Amino acid sequence: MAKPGIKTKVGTTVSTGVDVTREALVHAAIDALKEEGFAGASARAIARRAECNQGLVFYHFGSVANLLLAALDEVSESRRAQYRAAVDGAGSALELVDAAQSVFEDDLDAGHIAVLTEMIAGASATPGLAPEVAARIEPWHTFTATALRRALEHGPLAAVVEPEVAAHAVVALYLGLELLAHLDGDRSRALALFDRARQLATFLQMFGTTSEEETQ
Amino acid sequence: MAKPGIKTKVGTTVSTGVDVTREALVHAAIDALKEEGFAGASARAIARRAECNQGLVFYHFGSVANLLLAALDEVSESRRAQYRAAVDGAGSALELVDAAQSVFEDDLDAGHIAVLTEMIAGASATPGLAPEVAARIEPWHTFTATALRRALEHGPLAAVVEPEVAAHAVVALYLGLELLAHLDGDRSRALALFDRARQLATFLQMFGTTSEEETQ
DNA sequence: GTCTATACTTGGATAGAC
DNA sequence: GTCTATCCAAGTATAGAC
Repeated sequence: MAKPGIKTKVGTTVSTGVDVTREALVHAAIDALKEEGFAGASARAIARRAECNQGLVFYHFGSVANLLLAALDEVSESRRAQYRAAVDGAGSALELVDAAQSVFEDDLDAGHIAVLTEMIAGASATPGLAPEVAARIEPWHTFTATALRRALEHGPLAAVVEPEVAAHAVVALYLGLELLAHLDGDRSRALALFDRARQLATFLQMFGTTSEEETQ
Repeated sequence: MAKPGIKTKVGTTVSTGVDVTREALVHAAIDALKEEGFAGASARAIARRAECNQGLVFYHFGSVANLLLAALDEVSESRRAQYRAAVDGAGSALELVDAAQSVFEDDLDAGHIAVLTEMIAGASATPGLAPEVAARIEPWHTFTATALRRALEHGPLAAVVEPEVAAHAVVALYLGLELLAHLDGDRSRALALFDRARQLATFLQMFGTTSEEETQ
């Protein structure tokens, strides 16, 4: 349907593609999900934000649900790029907590995670949407598991904590914290938690490497 | 408006009140939130489930949002009663984890927590709804903090973990786990987590009481 | 307290002109 | 590719009969 074969990407990153309205719709959908929630993210509301006609939603995406999934894709991928950068710069568990808090606050300020939670909650309303949303969460599990594995491999918890299991807890906790903070606008409780995590990381770092010298 | 002064509660718990349709609407709203989500929980959909007329929603509750809040109240209070019973029966941290897993699975089977997450996510769509939902979550924080305080007070973590801060983490984690498990229908990852928590509780129990003999 | 009927609004989706 | 116009379904809410 849309985009009949002509890929417009020239270099590695192109901000001004030819599909101007298509991208405008995606970003309008993101904003609508953030500010009005799944129930408020209608084709008309999104088109109003994108300052274009409502019918273009269906021309470009076929349905509102597809546009919403495209919005989730966009947020999920761009956020993961940022997370990767933040995590790659963290050499220790302590720095990992700092990085986590940094992206947590960025997310909360910009409402990125609201897009995800709205889609998760909204998935119940639209048949067939749930597996699509679930598939887009899966990369976060592997990403988190990798980050945890790196952070824990030389510490005392390596033998106790399975990265895959802990990753699920981290993802769930992160979602829950964003959900609550986004609801009542109070992030102080979440920040107190990051403080505790910092103390825990510092404490655990006192126990040195278990098997070999650290190379970081 | 509704219920002009006549309270029908005779004993402490009465299941067959006079407001039959009112209660039918509340329970239909609960089911609608569980199965169709916030976006699908319309006056018409709820009335269809309650097998009554759509106008009765407005007669009894004034608006759909009010009915949805009544549904949240009902679930929140009845669940808290069950949680309290489960937690009161738990004397040790290990038993507390067992109790938590038990209610977690009950909630997932019945979809109780979906009602809450749908209302949280849906709060963005309806002006003024967010603070109402937030107010109904607050009791869960105090409940969880109390349970944690009791479970930790004689253990080695008492000096390290602040119950209020940890309670927020527990509530957020619980919400996130239910959100994810409800989305993809896979609870195995959450159950693996409870297994780990059980091992941790057993491990911590090896360090005895810190200040005085345990009276349980 | 419950029903029918209705007014009004919004939303999804399509057809056809440009 | 974008717009106007339109159809139809579904939603909120109210009025009035019973």
